Amino acid sequence: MPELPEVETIRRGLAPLVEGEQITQLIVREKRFRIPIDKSIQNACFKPIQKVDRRGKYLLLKTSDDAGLMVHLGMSGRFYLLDPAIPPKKHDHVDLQLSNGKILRFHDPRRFGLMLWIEKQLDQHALLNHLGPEPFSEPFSVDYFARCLKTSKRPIKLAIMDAELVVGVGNIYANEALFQAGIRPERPAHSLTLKEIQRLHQAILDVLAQAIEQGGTTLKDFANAEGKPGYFQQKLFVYGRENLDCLKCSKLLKSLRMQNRATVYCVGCQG
DNA sequence: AACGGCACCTGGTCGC
DNA sequence: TGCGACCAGGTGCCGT
Repeated sequence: MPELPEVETIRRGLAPLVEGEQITQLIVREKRFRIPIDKSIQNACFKPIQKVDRRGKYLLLKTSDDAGLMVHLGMSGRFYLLDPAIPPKKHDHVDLQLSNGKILRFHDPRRFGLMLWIEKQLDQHALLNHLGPEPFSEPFSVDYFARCLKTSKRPIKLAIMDAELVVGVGNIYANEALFQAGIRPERPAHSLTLKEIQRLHQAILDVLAQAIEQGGTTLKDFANAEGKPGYFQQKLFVYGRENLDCLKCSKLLKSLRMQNRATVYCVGCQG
């Protein structure tokens, strides 16, 4: 389901509702995730959640600077904040009972997600440590971006989707950013000119910022903690529009598959 | 060492 | 209505 804008939307929705609360009971109905849930998750109980943080597409419910729940929504993960006594439905795998009486319910049909209790050095966890810079952080500079691309032969679309280069750019926003920058997705990364690199850098920031502003992209069932959908899908220029007319130049949008992911571009706009 | 391929899952949709 | 094929917003690991 989520790329960075969706996770950030969830984080912003969740923060005011769960910060300061503690988990009074943690019910695990299904523990088979990308990494299985083990008993240590019960250690998350009875400690106030100080902060809801995000690193890449990981959500961090921190009970201290060092410890907390690390959550990933995978492709299909979702949170619901519910009044108690609403019975769980299919794929409602974990309930966090909060001290304010609400239930934070984790739903994930495909179970590509994860929920782990990390006791120490949460920020340095192996799953976070190898991640590249946050797109809106100072280390993700044009200079850094240019250096990364200079030596890489792989297609530019795959480069910008690589979380070791920059976090948060998934399939939707990779397609959109390349369209906005006017660059074909198959171009070898090192073939981009400095001008193109600057345009793409800006396009990544613009696309992500706009998507966050719109509350993310709702394709099937994405919704924030309050159950509201996102609206960025109304601003998609290429993703999901293969064989339709380009909204800018009216040429037919072409599609191909890269790493088995749908890739859509405009032969007119993306020189 | 960088990079492509694949596996991990369930559910929805489409064509027959 | 049923069935199989294929598709879906992610990512870590494996082999080359």
